[in-house]
Amino acid sequence: MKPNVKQVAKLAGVGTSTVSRVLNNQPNISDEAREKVLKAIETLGYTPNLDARSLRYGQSGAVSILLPVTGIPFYDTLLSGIYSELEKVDLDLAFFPVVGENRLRRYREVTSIPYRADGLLIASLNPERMYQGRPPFTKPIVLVDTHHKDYHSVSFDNLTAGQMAAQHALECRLPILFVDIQEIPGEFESPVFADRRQGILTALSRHGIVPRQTLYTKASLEGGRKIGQHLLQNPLDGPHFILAQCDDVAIGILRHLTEAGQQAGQDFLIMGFDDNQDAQQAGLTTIRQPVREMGAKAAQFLVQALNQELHQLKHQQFPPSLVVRPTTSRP
Amino acid sequence: MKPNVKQVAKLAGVGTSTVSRVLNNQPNISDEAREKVLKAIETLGYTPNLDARSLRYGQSGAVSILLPVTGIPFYDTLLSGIYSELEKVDLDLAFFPVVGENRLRRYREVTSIPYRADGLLIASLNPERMYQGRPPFTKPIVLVDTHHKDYHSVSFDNLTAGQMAAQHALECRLPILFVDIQEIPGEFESPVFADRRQGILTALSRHGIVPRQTLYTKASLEGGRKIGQHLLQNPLDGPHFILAQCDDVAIGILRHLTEAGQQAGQDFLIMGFDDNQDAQQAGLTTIRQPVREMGAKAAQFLVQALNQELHQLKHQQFPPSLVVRPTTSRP
DNA sequence: CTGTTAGCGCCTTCAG
DNA sequence: CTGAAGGCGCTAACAG
Repeated sequence: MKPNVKQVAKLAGVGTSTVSRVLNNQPNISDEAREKVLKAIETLGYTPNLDARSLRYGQSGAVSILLPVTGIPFYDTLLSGIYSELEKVDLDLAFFPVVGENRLRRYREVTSIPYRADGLLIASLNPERMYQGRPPFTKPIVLVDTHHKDYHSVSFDNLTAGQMAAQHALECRLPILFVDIQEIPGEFESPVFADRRQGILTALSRHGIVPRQTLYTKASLEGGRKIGQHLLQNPLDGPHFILAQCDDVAIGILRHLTEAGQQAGQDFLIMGFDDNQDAQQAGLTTIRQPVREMGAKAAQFLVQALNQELHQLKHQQFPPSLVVRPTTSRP
Repeated sequence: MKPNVKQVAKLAGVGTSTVSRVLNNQPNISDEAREKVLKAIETLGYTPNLDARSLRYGQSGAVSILLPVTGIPFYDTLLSGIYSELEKVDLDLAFFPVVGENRLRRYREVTSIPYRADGLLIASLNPERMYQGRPPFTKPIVLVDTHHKDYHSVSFDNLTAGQMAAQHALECRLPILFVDIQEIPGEFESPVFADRRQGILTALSRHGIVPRQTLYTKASLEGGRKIGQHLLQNPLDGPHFILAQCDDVAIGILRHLTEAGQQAGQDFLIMGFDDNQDAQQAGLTTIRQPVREMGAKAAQFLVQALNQELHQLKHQQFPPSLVVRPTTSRP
């Protein structure tokens, strides 16, 4: 079966500790001994047992992250921020997309793999709704892009973001078309859209204003396209300020209307949230949220917690900033 | 620090094996003993050490999967197929998206977390290009949606799929517009598109035909939209058969043209590859590839390999099938 | 039904 | 510079 240090040691004619030293690149080894060990490892095809190593060390050198999906710009950026911090301290990252109900059920058990890690990151998900109570994990946990009073968290101030957007919309003095996100009920949605919505609506109502119209769609480019198509078929009565809940949707609308010959800044104004990569390219006004920094900070918290340096709950919120670009500038 | 079985046992006034029995729901325990143990666990906040358990068992009960991304329909379907088989035998699944070069470098080390698993699944990636040689992993490996002679593999016969598509296009007797995928050079692209392309082109050339025109775009809905927009601006000289490398692109084109008032089956014919969920809804003719089945079969191979039931390399290819729907039917 | 004990494979003192 | 030995936490015999 699978060879172990002892067998390697025997074949090399040395003690197990010598083998171990070679394995871990420790000094104070004669070249001769190293040579023999290396050869023995080679011929046996030896591979260290990582479970034994973790047991011995009392830690695994890995961090788990629970998130909705990978592969979309937001999470790719977030992850790059997280990863940049983690690799500084040589921590590995394992991913656990939370999709179906049965997968989730599995994640509620103590013996589930995410928990063979030294720490846990939960992105965009509501821990209370995921678990009925707390996760079955006694080591450090940090929430990112979501928050809860019982855990360390790093998130955006989406309420203020919503208010800032509404403020900008107000200043443009056009009737407002609010493009909201259709949440799938029963899913583990993050509070992001709810917060933005509330910020927007309360800021507007402070001025005695409500959106002229509200449309719902999915949080994607294609969702935006759908709205764009709808607007082409049901034209608005004159220029509107289109306030979309996220850049993806805004850009979908923008592209669709532009391709149909309409012009942003003239026939309509439009803005989104996030300031993702496409937004910049599209010249889209948006509320910028520093996604990468948020990821990095969350990872920092986790590392600190791992080092016992966090003696009280940390909650950090990144403030949003308004980025005005051509799509809300009148010519 | 973290309590262990011994401490639980002491507090409960029993032996460690009794604790262990309770932990693993084994029979032959008096209710009284179970009661005491449970209470001790509760008060101590005890959680089992999974590394110790894995070491003891000689296996971790988990499988790792290396893939490009999650969150798009193709992988979600593939994963559901994999997961359905894995959960039958109570195996967990850990994900490792392969993105940046530094992450990849880490994956080349023996001590990387993916390898703290009993088996490895590699999806859509070329193992030889990822690793310079073999992965540093001595347990079973199965390739899915990609193939290599040195590993078990489950994939599609994309060459034949391409030929079938070309055949159908030929039968429609219209000039062919081939919408190909723009591959990012240097990335770890799967051989999928290359195989389809080759199948298409060789089948056409057997009839002395080449596409009237070839356009390139990204493999997404939005990539299709881009082509649609291009076609609106540069109209074709009469009806064409639009042959797209995947459903996403085809549907993007279809939606764009339809929304502009054109009609599939009349102004143009169009087909894709994959038969994803949207294809059915869109009435799109396509080459069906049983993605979920492929995932399930790959997982089956892995499970068999784990049970030492695979004594030679297995290579399974799923044959494609043509699904004709309204988008290539003349009225 | 229950407690004691021997490892699983590894790393790290501690002597030499 | 090197080997022997103990122990990380857990479970599965093996005795009682």
